[in-house]
Amino acid sequence: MRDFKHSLPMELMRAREAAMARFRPMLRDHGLTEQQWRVIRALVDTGGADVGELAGKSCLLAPSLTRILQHLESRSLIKRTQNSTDHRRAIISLTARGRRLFNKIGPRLESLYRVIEDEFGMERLAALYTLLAEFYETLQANR
Amino acid sequence: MRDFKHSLPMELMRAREAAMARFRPMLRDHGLTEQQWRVIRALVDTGGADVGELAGKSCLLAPSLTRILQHLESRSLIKRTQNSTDHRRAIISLTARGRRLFNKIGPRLESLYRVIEDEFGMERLAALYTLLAEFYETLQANR
DNA sequence: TGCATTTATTTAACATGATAAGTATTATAG
DNA sequence: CTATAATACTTATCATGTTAAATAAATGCA
Repeated sequence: MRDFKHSLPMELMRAREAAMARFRPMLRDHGLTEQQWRVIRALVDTGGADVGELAGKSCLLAPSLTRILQHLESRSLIKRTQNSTDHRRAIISLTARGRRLFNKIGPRLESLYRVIEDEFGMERLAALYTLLAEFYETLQANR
Repeated sequence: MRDFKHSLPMELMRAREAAMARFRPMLRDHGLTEQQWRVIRALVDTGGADVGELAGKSCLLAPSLTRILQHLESRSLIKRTQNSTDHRRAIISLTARGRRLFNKIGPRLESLYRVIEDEFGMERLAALYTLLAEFYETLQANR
């Protein structure tokens, strides 16, 4: 059998964890988990979206997202607006407070990311991105 | 700011999830989570190890591993043996039942893995492995 | 030897991951 | 129109992720 160490899901996980270890402390300093941050960032990107769209953009399962949105709402970082044409969907968007938090944290995470770029090199990083995207597409295509 | 879609941790997670989606149903059919499987596989590889070593090999945090071991022990898939020289460490190993389960599941997962190899190609897969390992080493080195 | 420190593991507490089931709203066939 | 199916979330449940604190055994040193 293939060596345990060469399990692809494990390698992907280890790489991800190595990266997240750089980012997580700063998020934690601001009382955010990485998942909560992904939601905030998705909301900045879209300028507001329903729960389904948000789940896709932030790579979260619907049940997790439900809990996260309840949490973020209780902290007044997001708000819900009823969609007038479809009452099943509520449009989620950032509050002013949520935007301020994003503006404070975003640049700091960016600079941490640039450190990684410098350490690993832009070219190899780009190659990694490409392979990952291709891998994902390949596996999705043959579902 | 960098496009949200090109967040490396997200890409790593999506790629991993695409792969795990292929494996998880079969594990579930046998009543195992992916993490429980990782522990079983690490035990086959090592032939028995203490909790610390197991945590490293299976990429699990100690608290998660503690719970998983309790679970696997209650199902009689693993057993604990006291280390005579250091009573803090217990040596974990598979029971006969645990080995049987591994022998049943292992080959099936291997064949699922080979499907991925065929779809994505051995060369690109090898390139991906290399980049992931290098990425991990780079980030660990500069901690 | 005796005690502070370190090491190995477990508990605790809160958040998310994963699957199934429930609820409300909208679309659709008849 | 209306019963039915599909859609969009939400709840529920159990397992794991993450951090901090607790526990217990082994080490180091005065």
